[in-house]
Amino acid sequence: MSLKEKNIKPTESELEILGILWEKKHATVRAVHEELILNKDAGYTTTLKLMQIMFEKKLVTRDDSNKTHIYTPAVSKEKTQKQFLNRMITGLFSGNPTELVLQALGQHKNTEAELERIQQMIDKLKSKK
Amino acid sequence: MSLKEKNIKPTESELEILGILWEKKHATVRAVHEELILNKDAGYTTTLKLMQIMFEKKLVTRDDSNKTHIYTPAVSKEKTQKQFLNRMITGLFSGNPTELVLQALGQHKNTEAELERIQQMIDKLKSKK
DNA sequence: GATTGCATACGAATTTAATCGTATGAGTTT
DNA sequence: AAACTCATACGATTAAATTCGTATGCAATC
Repeated sequence: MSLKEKNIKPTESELEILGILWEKKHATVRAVHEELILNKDAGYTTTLKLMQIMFEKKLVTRDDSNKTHIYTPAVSKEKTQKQFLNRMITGLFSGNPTELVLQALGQHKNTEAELERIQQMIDKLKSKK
Repeated sequence: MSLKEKNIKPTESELEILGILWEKKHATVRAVHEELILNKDAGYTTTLKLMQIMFEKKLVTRDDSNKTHIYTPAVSKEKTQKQFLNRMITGLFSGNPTELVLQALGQHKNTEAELERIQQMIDKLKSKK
């Protein structure tokens, strides 16, 4: 792995679109747009333009062999989550991931099952010591 | 509390400045600037302008009774952390805080002591059920 | 084959963030 | 009191993100 990956940072709007693409695996501009306008106002060409820019930035790929292009995410949800988490830990939690975890745990109601999953993760981490 | 607080979202640059102010409690533009340029390039008037804008946005207050103004954060670190956490959970983790916690736990090395703190938090949450 | 509908491409306008130069003034030093 | 130093104010520029109008083309329908 000789070349450093450029650190692509999706904007807020791009994230919304990526979210839809992650969920659907792939989709047309029209499909993404229909989904988008459930939550906000936007013109169709705005969505189109955004997705074209995302293509240029290589945030998505597309199949343009047909008139109606099909877009597919080119960055994984997990990788993007990590990227933003790290940014947040660095910028807002003094570089300390534990602080972020405690804050997140403290302010949300988790179900018993969720707590159990977290517990298991802790156990796993502890056993590695 | 009849008026809804406007949801102020500090930009990346503003966050850097807030970080310094949170640490120092209050500071002059000069002091903030000196700290800032340890990590990045910036002209003094750029920092000044940013802090003036932050004042207009009410992200900070200032004492301008002397020639050299003293700036103080007007938003708390905790509240800001929460705000960004929630934004991230909503936008990137399908609204599920547990996913965020698991991701954060999974990708960082925590010390034993840190794991213990998290464990205690879990226990506390569990006991509430 | 003309009309209509839907898709992409493209350029331009708008908005917001960030950067910085220059003007100005107050207090110190010489 | 002239020169220096350091501070704020402010306007202009640049850059990036967002928005959208209009042009163009293809393909199905009339």
